[in-house]
Amino acid sequence: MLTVLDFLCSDRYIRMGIAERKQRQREEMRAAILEAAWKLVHEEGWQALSIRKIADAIEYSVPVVYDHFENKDAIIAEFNKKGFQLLRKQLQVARAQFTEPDQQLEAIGTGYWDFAFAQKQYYQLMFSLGVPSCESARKIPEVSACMDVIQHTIKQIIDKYRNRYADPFLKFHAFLSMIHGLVSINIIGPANKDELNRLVLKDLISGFIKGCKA
Amino acid sequence: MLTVLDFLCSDRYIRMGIAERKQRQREEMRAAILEAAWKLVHEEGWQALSIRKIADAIEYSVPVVYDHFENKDAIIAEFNKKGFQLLRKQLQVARAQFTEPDQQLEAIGTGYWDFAFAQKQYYQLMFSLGVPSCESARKIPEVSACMDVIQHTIKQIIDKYRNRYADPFLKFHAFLSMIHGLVSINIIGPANKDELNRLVLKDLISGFIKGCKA
DNA sequence: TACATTTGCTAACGGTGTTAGATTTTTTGT
DNA sequence: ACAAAAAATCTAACACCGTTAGCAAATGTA
Repeated sequence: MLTVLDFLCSDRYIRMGIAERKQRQREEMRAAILEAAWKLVHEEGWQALSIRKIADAIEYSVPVVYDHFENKDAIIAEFNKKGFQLLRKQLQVARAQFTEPDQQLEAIGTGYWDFAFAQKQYYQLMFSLGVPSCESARKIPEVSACMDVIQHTIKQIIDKYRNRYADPFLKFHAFLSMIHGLVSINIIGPANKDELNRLVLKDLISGFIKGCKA
Repeated sequence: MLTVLDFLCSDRYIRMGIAERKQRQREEMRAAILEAAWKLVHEEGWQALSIRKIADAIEYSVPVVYDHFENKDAIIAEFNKKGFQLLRKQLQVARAQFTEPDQQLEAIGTGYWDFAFAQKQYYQLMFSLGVPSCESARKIPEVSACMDVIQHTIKQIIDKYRNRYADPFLKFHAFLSMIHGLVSINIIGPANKDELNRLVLKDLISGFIKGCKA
């Protein structure tokens, strides 16, 4: 007759506990690496991020970092994913404020703008290397999911106004270009021109929505 | 009585010749450095450019490069300047095809687009770090002169249609954002979607011009 | 306790930008 | 023509970087 107590005393259970602790410790180490990396990026920028500094920060030797990430790019990719998750969340919140797709798109535009400046480090990473509308980037689920929020809203506008000549994908492309361009031109240097550029943003978005209608 | 021959035989003249040759050699070396650097960038991309490889290519030791350029950034800045000179030329040629500012701006837009893809290496450099509408970049005369071509044309459109509510600088900003955004989203990866994106470009520009009118 | 496994470290390889100091070449003044 | 001054050039180093092979120590298993 096997009781629960028997099981709890068994080697098998003890080994499970060890395995679980090890698993937990692995995850903690991974988290510590990411945390240290993020701190470095926040303090000194992406360009200053190095494996050696991460190792220093977590008080372990360099190869330990390589036990948790294949290479430096893998660490960066992790932040890339996280960045798109955050952006997606913000865009969805913005979108949910309204029911009409026109208003939703405007909210998405300003949400995107706000994210770019509130999370400069993330944005720089997300849009510096590859820009997320090309095929290669779309293979990353987090990127795709985020972009779908925008693309879907644009499609709704086009459908709403029954504009048969507007191609949803091309319009999506154009929208992303507009906003990204505006952000990328303003994200360097002090953000004191914020007020002026919000005007440009509104102007561009309203112009874009007009273009979707007719 | 001093003759020309006397002067040609004088120490002073000989020394002048030496100084001139040295000057010429300096310039040749500088040119060789830039040429070698450009070849490297063209073959392996900006990320692969290194002082050591340049030194190898010109068959001199590393510090020689530092005799002609303060550091690596100075070399890159040189290409930045040259890039904006080239872009300016191309935009001016495009502009000169028409007399009406509307048409001129459209030509500028496609000229900009063509430049970005024909001179990928230059464009990547010019718009990767700082984007040229912020103050710091505008301090470089070549950048400023190039942007002025665009800014001036937009101002002409606004003047032409007597639109008192359109701010020329903001519109310029918006235009640059649009075009740069569209380019930056397409410049990575194979350029097979060229046809589609020319449509987006035309669409964005015509929408923009409309926005300048009313 | 003896063995096996996991974990972490040292030390290296080849690369980068940059520079101090020695060396060789060229120019100058006698 | 020859020694001194100046210019050009190189060697070798410093302090970083990403990455990895191989060894030592801690830990788990029997």
